[in-house]
Amino acid sequence: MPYQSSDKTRQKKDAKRTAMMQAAVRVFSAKGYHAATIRDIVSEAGVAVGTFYFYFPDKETLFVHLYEETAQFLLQAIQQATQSRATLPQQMKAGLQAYVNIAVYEPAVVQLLLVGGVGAVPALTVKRVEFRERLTLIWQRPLDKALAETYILPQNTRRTAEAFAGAFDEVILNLLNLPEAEQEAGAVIQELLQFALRAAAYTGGN
Amino acid sequence: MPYQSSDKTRQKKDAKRTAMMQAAVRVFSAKGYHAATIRDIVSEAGVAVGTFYFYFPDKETLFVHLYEETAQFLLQAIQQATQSRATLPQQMKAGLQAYVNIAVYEPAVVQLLLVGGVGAVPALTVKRVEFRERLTLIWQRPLDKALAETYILPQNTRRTAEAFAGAFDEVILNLLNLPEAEQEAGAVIQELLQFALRAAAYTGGN
Amino acid sequence: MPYQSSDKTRQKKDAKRTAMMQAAVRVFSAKGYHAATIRDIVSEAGVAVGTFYFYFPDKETLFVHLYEETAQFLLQAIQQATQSRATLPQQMKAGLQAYVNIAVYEPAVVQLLLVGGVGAVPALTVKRVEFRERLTLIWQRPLDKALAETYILPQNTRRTAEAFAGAFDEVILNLLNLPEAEQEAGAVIQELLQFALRAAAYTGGN
Amino acid sequence: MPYQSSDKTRQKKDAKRTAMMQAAVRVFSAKGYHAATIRDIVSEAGVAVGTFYFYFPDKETLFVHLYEETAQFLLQAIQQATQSRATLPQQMKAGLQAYVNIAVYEPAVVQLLLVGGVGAVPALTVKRVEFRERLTLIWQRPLDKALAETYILPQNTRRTAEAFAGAFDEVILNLLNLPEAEQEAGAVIQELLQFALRAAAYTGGN
DNA sequence: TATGAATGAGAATTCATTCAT
DNA sequence: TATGAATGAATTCTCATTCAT
Repeated sequence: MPYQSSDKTRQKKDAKRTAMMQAAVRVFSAKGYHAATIRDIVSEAGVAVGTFYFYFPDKETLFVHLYEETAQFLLQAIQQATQSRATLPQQMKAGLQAYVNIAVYEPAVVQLLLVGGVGAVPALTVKRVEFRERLTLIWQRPLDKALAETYILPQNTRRTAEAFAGAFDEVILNLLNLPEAEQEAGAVIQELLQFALRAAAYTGGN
Repeated sequence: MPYQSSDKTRQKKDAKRTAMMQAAVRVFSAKGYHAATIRDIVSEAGVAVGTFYFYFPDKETLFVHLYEETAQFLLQAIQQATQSRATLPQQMKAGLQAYVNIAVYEPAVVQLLLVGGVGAVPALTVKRVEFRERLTLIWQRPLDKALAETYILPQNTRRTAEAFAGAFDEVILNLLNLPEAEQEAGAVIQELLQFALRAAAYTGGN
Repeated sequence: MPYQSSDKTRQKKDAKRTAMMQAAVRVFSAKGYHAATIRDIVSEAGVAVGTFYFYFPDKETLFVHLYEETAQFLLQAIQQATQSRATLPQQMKAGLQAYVNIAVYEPAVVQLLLVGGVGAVPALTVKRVEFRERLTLIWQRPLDKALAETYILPQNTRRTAEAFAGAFDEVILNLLNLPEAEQEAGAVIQELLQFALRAAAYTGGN
Repeated sequence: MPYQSSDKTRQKKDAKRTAMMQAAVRVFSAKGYHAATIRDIVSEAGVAVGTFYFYFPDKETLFVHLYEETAQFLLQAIQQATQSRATLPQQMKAGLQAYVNIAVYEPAVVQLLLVGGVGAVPALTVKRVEFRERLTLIWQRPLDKALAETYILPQNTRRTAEAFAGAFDEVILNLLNLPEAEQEAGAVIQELLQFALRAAAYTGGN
């Protein structure tokens, strides 16, 4: 009779795998790719070194995988927020809220994406470009829609979206460096929203 | 006859020192601090390992020094550009031109500052924060002046400046990834200028 | 089945640790601290470089530890020998026997203490002084007792003990350089004993 | 016309050579062979690295040469002192005075011989043995003479001399570690003399 | 599955020695 | 002769990865 992992076994396995991945996100985002050691990760996860290699092929693969997954998570959250609204102000606000929320409550996610893997590993470069591209597109779509509806003045929306992506990241990273990030969050969202609407030359219609 | 530590010798030494530093900038900006090895640097410079340690105390010291020097160079260039003009549009345009110019003709400078040393070494973290702070201040000063003269609407200029810093960096890094960056430069400057003026709610006065 | 960190495993690890320490003692005592490389030690022990650093933090720490441990071992052996006897001749004889015994059957111990770590590492200098001090005290105590009981003539027992320490070491090191050290051992003990008793002006009482 | 170094030139050369050797003795005796670098030596001597290799073939050769020369100097001084006297007490006293004198006024000499080159370089081992041997013989000769004249009791004078060599070295090294070595010197000589005469069972004749 | 001991390639750094001037 | 810039072999130590249990 072939070995068949029962549900319970699989659950346990998944739980351990998940624990290690979460530990890895914490460690990678805290120390960056190179400074983070496998030992750091496994001791954070409470397992042995060997266990790491049972679940993951190697450090680099895990990191890239983590990066992709984390990017996916963040992008989806922001996109869903923007797509659930109709007007540009609402879309931008919802998107910013989602982004800031994640930044404040899951800072490791943002750290990993924006800081942890910058000069890290060659294989990541392309993923990074991809991430920036998708993030830009998320901000561009509402702009394109608003432009089509003449709610904003004619402009290179692609460029505006790039600028948004950079601007939001910078402000949010600065926010994370404050001790009372949570309290500031609301104000930051407001200010970024106004910034974005002004920058997009939002006219509110006609 | 004793060795002549004359001007010629001194000049040669300085030249070699400079050449090695430039090689180091190239390697650091291309690979990031950790991935760049001393061997990479010396082979880029065409010298032996020992020569590196004849000129510099160690990898970290050199990197931090390079980072500071490079930051100083970039910041000064932008600041001088903005300060040499009187009105907000002129200031922003001059600053952006200076920035984009350096990015296009000395890409390693920008790469080093924005990419090369991100999750690198503890001693650098503080330098990085300092650099971001100073860069933000450069963009903030024109805004404060314009605000005082009521050329822009009331706003948190600090936040606007942060957003500018992030926005410009992102767009410029994207520009550098293009094959024909040089040709695009003019358009990018124009678009960033318009973006900035809109975002600052520049009214042109009264 | 999970890895059993059982007694057997633990014992094996301890055994290997001990084996490596013995290898290190051999290498250190043969070459001295500086000339002994980690590679020497691990190849003597038959393991890989990494294994060394799995068991010990670094070369210097191990060496100092080894020195202390070895000193402790030798000093204790000599001291126990002297303390188990009552009269000066018996005490000196027992101490010398213990010392010569160790020198002949564990020459590395003596080599390490007397030769291996002489101009070695700053941290050791103090340990060395400490070792000489304790060794001197071991020889001084019987002298003080004998002096109190007027079995020896009045003298600076501290100085006499220092001279003993130096004299015994010199003769024993010379003994170790002989091919047939073992056979000579008995005669050396006798001669050193006579030497010591004469030098201490031992009168045998009254 | 062949190059002929004039007397003045040769003197200068010799002066520089001597300066470097003295510097080397200081550095070697202070740091030990391995820790002493060529750079240490030349900067102590006030010349450039290259100059070192003009006068000496390499570090090891210089060290061995220095060791021999220093040994020769010390041995000769002691031997002349002992040979200039007739009776054992006078010989021992003169020898000890010479030894302690050098130790106190040229501590580097003694440090180099007794400490600086212990686990140093293989080529030295034989020189070291030779030095100990010659030192022992210096102490042995007076003993043999005294024995022949029945001023001391029958004994293995070779062994006694070895013990003297070790005893004197130990006490003198301890003396050098004191801050006020100079003041103590007289007492140390006295005590060592008494020690030696007792140990040799000196009867003063018939 | 899980463990952690063991491995060894590779990195930073030192320093004796060489050599063009 | 004298200089000091340049060299590169050698050393210590780290850490991703493997493997016997």
